[in-house]
Amino acid sequence: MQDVSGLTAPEPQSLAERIRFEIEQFTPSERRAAHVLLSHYPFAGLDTVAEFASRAGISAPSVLRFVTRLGFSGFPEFQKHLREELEAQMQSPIAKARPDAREGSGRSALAGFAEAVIGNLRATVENLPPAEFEAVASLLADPRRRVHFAGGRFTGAIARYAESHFRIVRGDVDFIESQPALWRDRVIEIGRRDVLVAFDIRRYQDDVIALCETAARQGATVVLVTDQWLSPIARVARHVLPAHIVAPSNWDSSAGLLLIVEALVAAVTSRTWETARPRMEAIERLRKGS
Amino acid sequence: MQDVSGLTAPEPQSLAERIRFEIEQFTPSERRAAHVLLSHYPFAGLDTVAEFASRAGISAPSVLRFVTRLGFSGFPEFQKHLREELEAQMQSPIAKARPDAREGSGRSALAGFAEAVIGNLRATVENLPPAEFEAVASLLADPRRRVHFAGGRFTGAIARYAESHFRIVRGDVDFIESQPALWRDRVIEIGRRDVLVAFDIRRYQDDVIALCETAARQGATVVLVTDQWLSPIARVARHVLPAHIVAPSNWDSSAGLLLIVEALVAAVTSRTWETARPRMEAIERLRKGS
DNA sequence: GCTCGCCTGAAATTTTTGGTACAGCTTTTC
DNA sequence: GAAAAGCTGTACCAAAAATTTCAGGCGAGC
Repeated sequence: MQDVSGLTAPEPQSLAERIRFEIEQFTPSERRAAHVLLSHYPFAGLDTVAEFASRAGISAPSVLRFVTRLGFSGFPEFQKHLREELEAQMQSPIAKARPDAREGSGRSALAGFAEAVIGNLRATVENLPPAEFEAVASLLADPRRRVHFAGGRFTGAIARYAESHFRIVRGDVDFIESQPALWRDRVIEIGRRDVLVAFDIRRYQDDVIALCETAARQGATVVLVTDQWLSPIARVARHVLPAHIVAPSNWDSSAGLLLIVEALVAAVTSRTWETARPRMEAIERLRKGS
Repeated sequence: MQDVSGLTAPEPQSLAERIRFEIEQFTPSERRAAHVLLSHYPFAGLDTVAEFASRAGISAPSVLRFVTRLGFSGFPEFQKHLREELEAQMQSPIAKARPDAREGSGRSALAGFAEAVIGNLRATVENLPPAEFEAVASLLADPRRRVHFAGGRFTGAIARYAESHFRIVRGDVDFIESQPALWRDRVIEIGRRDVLVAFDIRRYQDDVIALCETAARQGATVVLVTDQWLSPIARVARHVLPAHIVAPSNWDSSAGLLLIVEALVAAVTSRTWETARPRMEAIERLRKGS
């Protein structure tokens, strides 16, 4: 318990705890700073030095000395630490409120997984800008547009799912394989009137990104369905629809992407009902005939 | 303008909600800023202008124009608002988890759809026989088995989704096209050690049914993922996993099927972690190499 | 096809903020 | 009671941040 040299601080605890523990060794004005910070933790520290000093009734230099004593190289670093701590803390209640705790059979694993997926769906809807959704629906309901769907390793299946529905609702759609060798010759036909709906979630896939960049360069309207951290495609996309994808698994969940697709299909179907209905009936007749 | 005197907090709509609502009037770069902020709300806005701009892939002036449009006189005022909102939100512990249930704009259509899908997922989990789920997981975790996935018009995409995951987790899997012409020559190789996972929901598809009957006749173990009314395939299937699929749309929702697939992937991955982990790592290395 | 207007980012400018030097004051010690 | 040591605040400076300017560019509309 000697030393105090500070070099072996493992910092497993929050800064607040450390301050409470070390507060006795502080000078009077540092102590006032500490009390103000702790009484309003951590928000009192997120303002400027001057504001903090004023609230604590001390001078700015004293505040600086305070944060220096805590081991930070400067006030900005101190604030950065507070923000990160806060962010981490806000994360946990959500991830923490999940633990099952009842019955330990195989069912609870499934039920827990389902709860997580449901949470994702809620969060997805919550964070989906309605205007963005509407805009994309309008885009896809426009019969003058040609629509292409593309996706990566796993999201490719979601893209196919979208394609198979829109093929019936509106026509003039296709699915683009993500291997560049397979789209190199097709992409040259993509231009201003085309819409490219791309699906890409983390471990963002280079070939899909390249496809979207090429399409955007040629004037196509790119719609991106991605995760909450946004694929780099967002840079060239006209519209972005983010979904939450974290699941208690080694894999991400695509349920949010699927939800977006199905909601779009429903929206476009009802918007274009006048033209979609005869289409669907005709297709149904063909299927029966075969 | 009156009240305020009494009961519950007035809860002035959060900045995040306002952004979602107004996002359509934004310019493209403002939209990017909005997406970055919303996807990391509110922490993405607590750094400096330069940092924010960099994360959003836009320039500092664009960020300034963004906050100006939101009605703030400058970036510091914007940050102050974020901090105050965050602080207020932290006061009420769980109160935040309350999804807003007011207003019935374009959002309600999407929200209503999502609620229906969520209801489906809940119903699916509750009606899924745990023993059946466990049995299927064991089957798919068995490395001596060969696994095939098949589906119909729309469910084919779900089958592909399953295949693309299991291909990485366990290997020795494939996807069978539903057109008989494409599987006639492949089905002769399907025998006792094969597992056929078929997806089929209402408007049950004749060719998928035929495929399953053929496979079953040759001794394969058929696993059926279907809707609550059960595809005719149920008669030849060893295991049946039903999902609820009714949505407020002209189309059925496949979210329940996807949930089952993802839960199975998670279960099999964790069961076979010893062998799956090196596989996944090796595949990852190959991907990086390419 | 051309012009007009809006969006955008590079660079310059201004403002703010964090940081430092130093002198005065308080407290401690002999 | 006087000197030394150590806090603390004022005044100042340097650095960085926010903001404005301006010119290029892209797209809408004629």
